[in-house]
Amino acid sequence: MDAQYKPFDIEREAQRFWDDNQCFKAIEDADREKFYCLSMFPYPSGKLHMGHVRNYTIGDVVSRYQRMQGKNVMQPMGWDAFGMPAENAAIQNQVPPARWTHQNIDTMRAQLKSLGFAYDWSREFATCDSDYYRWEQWFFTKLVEKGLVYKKMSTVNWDPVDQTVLANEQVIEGRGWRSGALVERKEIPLWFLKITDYAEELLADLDRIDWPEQVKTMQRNWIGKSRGVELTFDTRAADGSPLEPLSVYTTRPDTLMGVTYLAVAADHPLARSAAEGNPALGEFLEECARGGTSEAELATREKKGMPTGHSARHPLTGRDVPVYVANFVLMEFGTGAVMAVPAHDQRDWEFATRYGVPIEPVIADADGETPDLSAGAHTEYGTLINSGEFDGLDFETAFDAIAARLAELGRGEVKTNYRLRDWGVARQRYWGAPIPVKYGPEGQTVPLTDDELPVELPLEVTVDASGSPLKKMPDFSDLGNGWTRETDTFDTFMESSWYFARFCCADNPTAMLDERANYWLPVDLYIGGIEHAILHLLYARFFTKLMRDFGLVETDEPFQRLLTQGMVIAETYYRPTANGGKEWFNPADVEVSRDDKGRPISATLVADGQPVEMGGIEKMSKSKNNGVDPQAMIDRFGADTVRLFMMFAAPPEQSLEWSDSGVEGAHRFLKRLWRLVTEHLGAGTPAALDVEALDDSQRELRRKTHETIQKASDDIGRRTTFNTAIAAVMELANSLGKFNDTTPQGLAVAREAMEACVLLLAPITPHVCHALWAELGHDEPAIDARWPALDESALARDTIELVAQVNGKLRARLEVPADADKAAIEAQAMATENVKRHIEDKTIRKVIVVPGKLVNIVVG
RNA sequence: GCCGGUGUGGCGGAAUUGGUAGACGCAGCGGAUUCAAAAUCCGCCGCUGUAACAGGCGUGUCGGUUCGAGUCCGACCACCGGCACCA
Repeated sequence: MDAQYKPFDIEREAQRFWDDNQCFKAIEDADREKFYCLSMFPYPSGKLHMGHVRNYTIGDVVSRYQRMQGKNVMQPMGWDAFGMPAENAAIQNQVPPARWTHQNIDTMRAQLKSLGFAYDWSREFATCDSDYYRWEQWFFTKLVEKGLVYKKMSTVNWDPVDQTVLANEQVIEGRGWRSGALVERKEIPLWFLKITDYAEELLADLDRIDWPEQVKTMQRNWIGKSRGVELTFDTRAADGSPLEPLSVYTTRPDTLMGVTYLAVAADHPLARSAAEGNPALGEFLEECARGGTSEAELATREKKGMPTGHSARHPLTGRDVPVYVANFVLMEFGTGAVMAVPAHDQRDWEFATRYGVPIEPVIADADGETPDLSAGAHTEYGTLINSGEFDGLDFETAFDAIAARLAELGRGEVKTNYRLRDWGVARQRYWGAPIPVKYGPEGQTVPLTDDELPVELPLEVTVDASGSPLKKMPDFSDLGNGWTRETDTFDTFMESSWYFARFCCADNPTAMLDERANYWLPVDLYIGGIEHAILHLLYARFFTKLMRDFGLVETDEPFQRLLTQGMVIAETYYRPTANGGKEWFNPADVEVSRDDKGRPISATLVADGQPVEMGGIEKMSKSKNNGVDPQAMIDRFGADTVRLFMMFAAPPEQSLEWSDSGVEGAHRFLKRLWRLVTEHLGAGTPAALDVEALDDSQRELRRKTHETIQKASDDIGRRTTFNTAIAAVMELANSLGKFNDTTPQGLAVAREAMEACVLLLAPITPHVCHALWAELGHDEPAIDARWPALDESALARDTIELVAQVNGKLRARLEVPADADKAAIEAQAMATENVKRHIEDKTIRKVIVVPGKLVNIVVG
C-alpha cells in the first residue's frame, strides 16, 4: 500500500472503475425497491459554481447511501438549457445561443465527472433538444383541446427605446437595464395555463408530502385560499348618470358598514372613462403606468390615489361614497377594485388620512369600546358597533348575517377565493421552446397537429437587444396563404416542470412518457435551492397533476421528499471607484491579516499590496466577484476533499460559508485516515473477532464503533445532517488513533472500527473509500458493500455518568451503575461534597431524577 | 409592503422529545520532532475569577412559563430567501 494519500491517482482510478463497469446505470427491476434521487438540474451558464457542487454532492451522498441499503437507485443528470443568459451572451459576443449553451454543457459535464457523481449518464438530455421539447409542445396542444389553455391580455414591462419586453430582473429602479429608458406597463395578449383549476388539490395534497413545513406554508400562503363575500356597488358619474356596477371581494364583510370609499386600479375601465375630460386624472393614470410590474415594486411604492369623481352607493345603507383610483390596486388581482374600511385596515387608514376621507369605526376594541384610531387602524376581530341591526354581533355571526342580507338583496354572495393566478407561459424571446400554435388569415387560432410537430427552433440566428428575433425571421413565422406561426416561446419553467418524468424514459422516441415512469416516480428525494420553494416546485406539482389526468403518470405528486439546500456564501472585498461605485476583488486574490484572536482586521490585494475594504459575507455571485472556483479546489486538493468540506461545514439546509482553511482541514483528515489504514495494515493480522474475549479498552473502542454506526446511519438516512455524521466518524478516527493495541483481538476490534470509518464515509468521499476498502482486503467494490450493521449488544455500559444539579445549576458529576434506581442515585448525589455545600442547612423541597440524564435537588 | 426563515466562543458549527451549552473542525497559544522549516504528533483553548479549588456571568434584545429554557410563549431588533418574465 502506498504510504501517501495521492488523491489524483485514486480518483482517476476509481472513476475509471465505475465508468468501465457502468456501475450507475439504472435498470428497472420490479423485484427491487427503487430509489429515485434527483438534484435540480443546472442551467448551463458557463462553469460549475459552488452552489452546484453542494447541491450535487448532497444528492450523491444520499444516492450512494441508499445503494448501500440495497435499493435500486436512479440518479440522473441533465440540462435546463433554455433561458435568457444565452440570449444575453449572444448579444454580447455574437455567438448563437445554441452553440454557447452546448459549449457550456460540455464544460460542466466534464466538471461533474471529475467530482465522481454516481449518475446514470445514459439518461442525460438538454431541454433545448427538440427530442425533449417536442413532447412539451405536444402536451400543450392536448391541454388546448381540453380547455386548460387560454389567451388573455396581460401586463408586461415595456422598454420604449429597445422596443422589447423586459423581465422583472431587467428593470432596475424603473428603468430598462440596457437602454436606461423609463419602463412602461403595457398590455399584450398572452397564453395562460389554468393552474387555478387545480388550486384546491395543490393545497390539499401538501398534507401528503414529506416537505419542510416552511416550504409547505409558503405554498399554502401563495395559493392563498380565503373565504369572503363578493358584493356589488352601483356607481354613478358626477352628473348622476349610471355607470357599470363595481364588484369587490372582501374577507371582512363584518366591516361593511365602515366603508367610506372604493378604490379601483389605474387600468380599470371605470378609471379610464373618468379620465376622459379630466387631464389631471389622465396624467395620474399615466404615472401609475410607469415603472415595473413586479409585486414587490408595486407594494413598496408610495401609496397614491386620486378621486375619479364617480360615486358608489353602499348596498345596505344606500349612502354614496367616493370612488378613487389607487396605485396599489391591481387589475390582475381579483376584480381590480376594493372596498376601503380605513378604521379597520392599515393601508386604507393611511390612504384615508392622507386624502382626508372619513374614518368610521364599526368594530369595538377588546374592552367593547370605540377603538382609538389616532395612530392607526384597529385590525383585530371584535364586536360590531355603529352597524345598525348588526350591532353586538361577533365576527362569525356578523359575517353570516351580512352575507345573508346581501344575498337577499341580490347584491352579493359568499365566495371562496384564491390568491393564486393562472400561469402565463408565453415569452417574447428567442431561446425557448416555440409555442405550437398558428394563426389563420381570418384570425383563427389553431394548435398544431401531431404531424406538424415538433416546431423546431431555428439555430442560426442573430440576436440583438431589440424585440424577439423569431418575429424578424419570416422563414420561421410565415406559413403562406395568410397563415403565420406564433413567435412567442414557452416560459422555461415549462421545461423544468416535467424533466424528472422524462429522465425515466429519456430514450423513448415515440412517446412523451412510458410505463417506466410509473416504476420510478415519484422522485423519492428531490434536492435544490430554497429559492425554488414556490414557483418551480408549484409548477412541477401542477404539471404532474395534468400528466396524471392525461393518463401519462399514476402519481399525484412529483417529489415525495424535499430537501432545500442553503446558499454558499463568502467574504467580499472591494475598493471604491472614482465614480462612486465599487470594484470587487476575488477572495483568491486577497490576503487577510488577523489579530491575535484570529479575527480578520484588514485585507490587501496580493497583486499590488495595497489595502482593500471588507464588504461582508454574501452569496457567491458574479456581481460581487466572491465566487470560489470549484475546479481550482478540485485541482488542488481532489474531489473528495471538496466534497468532504462541503458536507462538513454546515448542515445542508443552512447557508455555508466558504473557508480556505476549512478545506485544508478536510484534506488533513483524509490524509490522516489514509495513514491510519496504512499503520493498521502494517501492525499485523487481526484474529477473528471474539466479543466474549475483549478487555475493557477493546470493549470501549467497539462501543464507540457501534455508537458511530448508529449515529451516522440516523444522520445520513433520516436527518440528512451530513456534518454531524462526519463529526461522529472523526471522533471514531480519533479514538482509533489513540488505540495502540496490537494483540490479535485488539487488531480485530481496530479492523472493525477501521472498516466502519471507510464504509460510513463511502457516500461522502467515495474515491478514497473505494481505494481503502480494496486495501482492507475486499474484492467486492465499496459501492456494492452493505452499509455497516449496528450490533446493539456492543452499546451496553456498566456505569453511566449523571449530573447533579441544585436548583437547576450543575454542581457535580456522578458515576452511577447503569441500573441504579432513583433512590440510589438520589443518595449518591446527596453524598457528594459539592452538592452538600449547596444544600447546607436549606430545606429540600423536591428531588427530580431524569433517568440517564440528571438529578435536580430543589431547595428553598 | 406581504409571505417564509435565521441569530450560540475569535470563526464554521453541535446540543435530535424542555434536562450536562460549546461535540467535531478551523484559527490561536504552548510543547515534542527537525541543523532549520514544512509536514506530523501531544497539550491548552467561552468570558470572568482563583495559587488551586470554589464561585459569578453567558445562546440577538426585553419580558414570561417551568424544578429546569439555546429549545416553549409574547414583544422587539438585525440579517437572509421569495413575491408570479432570473433560474
